[in-house]
Order: sequence, then structure tokens, then C-alpha cells
Amino acid sequence: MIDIKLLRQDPSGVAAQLVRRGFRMDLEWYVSQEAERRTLQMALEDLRKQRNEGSRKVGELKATKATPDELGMRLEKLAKLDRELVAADQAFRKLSATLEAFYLTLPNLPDSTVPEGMDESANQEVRRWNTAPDFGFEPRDHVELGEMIQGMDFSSAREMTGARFVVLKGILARLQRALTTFMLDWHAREYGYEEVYVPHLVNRQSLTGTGQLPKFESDLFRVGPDVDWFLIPTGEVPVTNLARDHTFLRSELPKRWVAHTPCYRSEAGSYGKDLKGMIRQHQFEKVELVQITLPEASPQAHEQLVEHAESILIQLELPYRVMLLCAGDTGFASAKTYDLEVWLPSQKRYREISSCSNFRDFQARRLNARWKEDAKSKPDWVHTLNGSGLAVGRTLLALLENRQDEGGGISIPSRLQPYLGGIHEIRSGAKVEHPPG
RNA sequence: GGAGAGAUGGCUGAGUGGUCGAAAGCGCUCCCCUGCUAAGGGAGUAAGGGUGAUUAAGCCCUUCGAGGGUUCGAAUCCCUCUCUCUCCGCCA
Repeated sequence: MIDIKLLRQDPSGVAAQLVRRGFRMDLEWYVSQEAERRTLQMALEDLRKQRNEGSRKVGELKATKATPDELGMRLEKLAKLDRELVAADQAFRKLSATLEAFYLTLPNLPDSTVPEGMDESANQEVRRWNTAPDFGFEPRDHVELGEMIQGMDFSSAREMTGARFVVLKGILARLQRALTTFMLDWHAREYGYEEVYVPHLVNRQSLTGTGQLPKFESDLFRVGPDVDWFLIPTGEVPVTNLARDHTFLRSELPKRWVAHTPCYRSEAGSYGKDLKGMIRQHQFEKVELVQITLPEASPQAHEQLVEHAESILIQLELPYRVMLLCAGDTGFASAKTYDLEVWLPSQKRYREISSCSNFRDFQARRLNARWKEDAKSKPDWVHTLNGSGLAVGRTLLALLENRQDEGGGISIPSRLQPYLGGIHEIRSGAKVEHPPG
């Protein structure tokens, strides 16, 4: 949620900022509703004051045994006041609810360093690492490679569930697990992230806190009808909610958490997109990085977070580039986002494998996540950040595609070999063996 | 799934329908005393919001798990819900 005080003070300034990301705020409507809110609230509070004073008088009169007449008059006046109060209270509540709902639909203000633009064509490349491999033959896509290895089974998944699921077998199932473990170990050891294990089902409040609700319910799988729980679309939701209703001391920050979770997305509205292969699935594994920082520390923490995610790609020797998203392409809750894009030889282009965002105090307000200098000082909102470090499924397919040889074999990056029992390559067509180890 | 207990300020924990935003203690802040430490004495110490000149004083409203209700008036009485704990059953 954006700062409501700022919105009240400078509605047109806020509206102008939101236009940068293609969001049209109904300024005229808001200004009139806000004026109404102010009037109603002042009237309501005045009525309550009168009621409180009146009730106190009644108490005093009863204590001093006043005449029944005087008491009766008082009570009659209060009854009349009460009718007014109920009406005023209802009107104010209704308007408050309307405004509250409105606030929740406002996206975050884009950071001043975010480039102008409405879609991904305006995103800026920040840097690039490594170059696309020169194969000297026509590279296969991961679906074909997966079949040759006999480790990727889309038809079984389709039969038991439906489209956009996959079954991994043998060495590829183990490869996914190895990647996951490697990422967790790496972030914990190299950068001091605390590993956390979290629920994969969350309630409505958690999703509202991080910003997926109320606007994006159609992207989620709901578990119903007995409980109002949702499958998490990203580990960001449960991990960031660790900070909910919490006041951190300065000395506790920054918090760095890393978690491995499955992610579930309905992918409503992406019909026809990336139908083939493991690029876009209803279920995928992700290692998620989350940081809670002091407000002044978040820009630097954001840059570091991106480097943490990048380091995985470097360790795995995968070519990638870093993109700074333009205002219009930046997600609802984010003030600034860098995407990491890995090279996919079969598509001859870069595809998103990580998204690293600084939400500033947007999620913190919704989550009531605060910090304070010490026990006696006043609390203020923390800043929250997160990034994929990385999307495991996409990392797996990028590895297959970028490290294939002409016969469909896959060489394992040295960093990963210890996690796979020391093997150097996956031999295509060979019998699927579980490596020792 | 069955039975029971509970939810009050940073923490522990009182609370009779009417100056209760709430006793007391702990913690914390400031002051006094004191070679140091320890101990002692005094004062202060919830949050959110409105208004005020957006950031002062002041004034006011709200908040005792959440939401309803009774009442002129609710932490206190009634109803519903959520959560926590204990015991039994079941289970990885």
C-alpha cells in the first residue's frame, strides 16, 4: 500500500507517478471521496464526544440521586443522539471500506531510477555475462534432450493431471534436487541467508500483505471450499510474511532468508504461450531470497540481491543478462525490478529466470512490518525485497540446452558435480543410472 | 474427531457495568543518592487515527483476540468466529 498521507496531501502528484506505469487513477473521484471522508469523520467524532459526555452525566446524576425528571430528559436526549450516531457511523464505515478497497488496488510508486516505458520493449539491459555457446550444430531444445535422456515425461503428467505439468525421472529428477540443494547451500554459506522451511498453503491475509490479493486472485489456485487457503504462487508470500506484525530492532536488520518452495500458478490468460516444455508450468520449484532492511539500506541491498541471484548463473556457467524493467513492466507491488534472463539456444533469445524487486515500504504497510531504533523509539516501516535465486525448473532446462553436445549429452558444471555424486556428464541414450554418492 | 481451559499494554498479571487506557510487578527512560559494582529513593513510560500549518502544543475519537448484540454507558453481560494451550483418539 502506498502512503495514504502522501496520497491525501498530493493526490495529483501520486496520480502522475502512477501514470508512469500505465495506471490511471480516478483523481476526481478520489478527491471527492476523501473530502467526504473528512466531513463524515469529523461529524462522527463530534457525535461520539457528545454521547460520551452525556453518558458520563447520567452516571453522575445517578450517583447523586438527581430527580427522575432530569434523568429522563437526559436519557431522551441521548436516545435522539444515538439515532444520529448510528446513521453517521454507518455512512462513515461504508465510505472507509470503499476507500480501503481503493487503496489496495493502487500499485506501488515507481522508483525515480526506473526508466519510462509501458512494456518490455522499454526495459534496459544493464549488463551481460558470458556469451551464447557456439555449438557448430543445430542445438536441440530441452524437450527433445529430456526425451533422449529419458528423464522428462510430459505425457504421464498430462494423463494424471493435465497440461503444463511434468514428470522428471532418474538423473533429471536428481539434477533438479541437486540444483535446489546447491542454491540453498550457496546462498546460506556465501551470503549468510538463513534457510527457512515454510507452509505452501497460505491464507488470504498473507497474499494481501505481499500484494497478490485482492487484484490477482485469478492467478492463484484456491483450496476450497472448506478452508480459504491458496497454494503459494511463489515462496515470497510465506517467507515475507515471516515479518508480518513484527517490529524489528535496528540490530536485527537486515534479515536474509532463503527458502525452497514449489510454486503454483493458474497461468490464466497465458493460453497458447510457451505451451511446449518446462518454461511455463502450473507447478515449479524455486529457491527464493527475501530481505528485510532499514529504509535507507534497501537500494544497496537490492543491488546485492541481484548479484546473489546472478552468482548462481555464474557458478553454473550459464550466459545471462540483467534487465532493469521500465515503469510499465514493473510488477504491482514493486518500486523497482531487475530481471535476470538466461540464454536459451533453442529459442535463440534470453528468457526470465529470476526477478529481483525492491518493494520499499509497500508490502511493509500491508504486512504491518516495522523496525525501531531501540526499545523506546517510534517504529517505522521496514523495506522488503525479494528475488528468485533461482527458478529451478528453468535453470534445469537452461542447463540442458546450453551444455548439450551433438549426441545429446549434457556436461555438468564443476560446481554442481559434488551434488551429483561426482559425475561429469549426463549421457544421452544411455541407461538411466542413479549416480553413486 | 472428542473433552476442557484461555486470549488484557514491551513482558508477567489484576480487573466490582459508570473519570478504567486499565492495579501491581518486571523491563525501559530521566533525576537523586552512592569510590566502582550491587542496592536504594523519586518521576515518567501503550498504540492508531482526526483536527491543528503535513511534520508543535492543545483538543478530540478509537483500541483490552475479531465481528455482532444488550445498555444512556461494556475489558466487564449475551451470541458468533478465529487462534493458542491441556488431555484423549488418530496419524508421518
